[in-house]
Amino acid sequence: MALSPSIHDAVGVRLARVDQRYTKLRRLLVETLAVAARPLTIPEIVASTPRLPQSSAYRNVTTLMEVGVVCRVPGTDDHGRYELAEELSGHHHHLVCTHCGRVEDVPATPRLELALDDAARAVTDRQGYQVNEHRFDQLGLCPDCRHP
Amino acid sequence: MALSPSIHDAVGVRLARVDQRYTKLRRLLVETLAVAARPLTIPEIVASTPRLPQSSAYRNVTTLMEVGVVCRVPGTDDHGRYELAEELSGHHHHLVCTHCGRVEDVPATPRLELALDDAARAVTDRQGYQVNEHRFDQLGLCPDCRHP
DNA sequence: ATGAGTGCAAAGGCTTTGCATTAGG
DNA sequence: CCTAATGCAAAGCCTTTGCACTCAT
Repeated sequence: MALSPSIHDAVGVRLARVDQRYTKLRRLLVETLAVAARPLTIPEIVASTPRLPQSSAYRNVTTLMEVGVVCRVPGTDDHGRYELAEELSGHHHHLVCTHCGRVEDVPATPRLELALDDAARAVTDRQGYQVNEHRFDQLGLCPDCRHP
Repeated sequence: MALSPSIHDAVGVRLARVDQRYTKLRRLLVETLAVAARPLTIPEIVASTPRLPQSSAYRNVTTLMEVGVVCRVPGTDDHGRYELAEELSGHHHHLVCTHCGRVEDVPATPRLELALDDAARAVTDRQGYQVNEHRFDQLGLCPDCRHP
């Protein structure tokens, strides 16, 4: 499960900025998220990261969110799902299975991004919001749930 | 706060289908959501609906979700937010304030919808998902949080 | 009349926190 | 060395549930 060292470097720098350390557990957590390439719940993170206590998982996910390395992804239930920030993993959208709750990444396309940017501009003009990012999720049934 | 009776009719029909009753509390809840015209948290619903106990709010929101009258909207935190289903309120997208968590409705535009439909088709073809609906949320700062 | 809905309070489950210990820089 | 991070267990908080009572049809 080799992982581009540039990711670790970037994480280390962001943590150092606020006097936080890039410890072994934090590395493991980042590896887990990078390898998964899809948003994971805390139980999933704990299950796929050996010797990571639940409380450390919660605390480190929070810490990594604060430095912009990890972000929370909404599913259909209210379980938090987490993935590497788009700055590290690249911009993408999500496929959410409404039956089993699983969330998959899907790459963004230029044509779509242009349309979404237009929408952002319209909203800024009309409602006074300052739009900084967007989420585009497609909800439906994953292959497994389509063919049970 | 008059509300189009057609909404109540539609809700009544859907509840009757599964032998459930359109009680006074359920009417109040639907009124609250209709008037708000934005997704509300349970505490917000309770606060703006006189004599609605918290447990009834949770139970009725659940019931109304089961009959497709209400749906859950993801924000940035893990608090559930609820609004009338799009079938009753019309298709729209969301503006989420990343600072205060407030969620606003914003109408969908035809041009954007076309682009989103294209994206859905691509995903169905490539990843075998059956896409049934989408969510498009724009995240940023609401006017209040921009000018504190 | 009869089953669904209500309301209170208690139970549940995920998440956060306190505190003593360990380890990173 | 000195502060941050860890790990366990206890506390919190939102949400769900049990049970007796009330209401809608």
